[in-house]
Amino acid sequence: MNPTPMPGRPVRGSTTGRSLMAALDLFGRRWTLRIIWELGNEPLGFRLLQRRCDGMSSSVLQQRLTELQEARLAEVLHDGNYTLTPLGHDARESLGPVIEWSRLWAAELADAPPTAAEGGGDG
Amino acid sequence: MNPTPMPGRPVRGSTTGRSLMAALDLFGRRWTLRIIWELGNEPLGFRLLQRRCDGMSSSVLQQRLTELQEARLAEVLHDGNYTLTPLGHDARESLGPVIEWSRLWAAELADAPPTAAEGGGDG
DNA sequence: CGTGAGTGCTTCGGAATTCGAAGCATTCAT
DNA sequence: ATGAATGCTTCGAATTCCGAAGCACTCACG
Repeated sequence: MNPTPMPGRPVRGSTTGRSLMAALDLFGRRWTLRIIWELGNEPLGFRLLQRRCDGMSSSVLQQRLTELQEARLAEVLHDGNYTLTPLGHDARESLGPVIEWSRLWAAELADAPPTAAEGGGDG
Repeated sequence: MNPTPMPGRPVRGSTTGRSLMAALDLFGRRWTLRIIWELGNEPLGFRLLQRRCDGMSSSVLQQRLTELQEARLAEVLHDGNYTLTPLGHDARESLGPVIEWSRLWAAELADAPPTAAEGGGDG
């Protein structure tokens, strides 16, 4: 398995923009974005969090939770629940505009539905 | 292969939350975030875009490009280059805060480097 | 015209990731 | 003790990703 993406791991010569690439890599793993989002609403236990994430695979959830802890975005509470660290909350807040955009996206596609040629499957 | 995530058949009256999950799913695919980012800087041809993305697999790039077009985030210019649609640019702009956050992330980890117990691999 | 280099894109076998059912050790209420 | 939760692991199978190779095409050069 690949290591958790970290802003450090300086590429020799220039760390420029590297932290962004690391973030894009971390977030670009299945379920990561979703977990941060769900955890931002409230602290959640393993199994409940799993349910909130459409019943995602427990093995992958465990994997992601470990990565998120390594990256200092998540941590375990005294009661055993998972929660976001202050840094994690910042990350989730940075996702705010993405959320707003998704509404725009939905509206846009409603105005101009995909053509048959573009696929997108039917329903 | 899974279909391109779409905010979904905007059921009249309630597009509730669904569009967010679709967005989180679309963005949570390897390279998608990165491609949007790179394409936001300037229109790029297939092979050049591939190089900008650390030489990612051409087959996956083609896959992502198709998804992005279906989702109306990207399109092909007359000269054949790929570019972001206005909607795609909005998406990329919504990523702005994430970029800022990644700097904070890097700074934070620099102050409190991961312990051996937290793994994170070696460097 | 032929040659070489670059392009967008596809194919396909192997590697890596994800899935998901099953199970284990605990805890808590009955 | 029993039943129902919980956090977390294991492991074989399905899916996704990788990446070298190749095809059809364009363009500059001669």
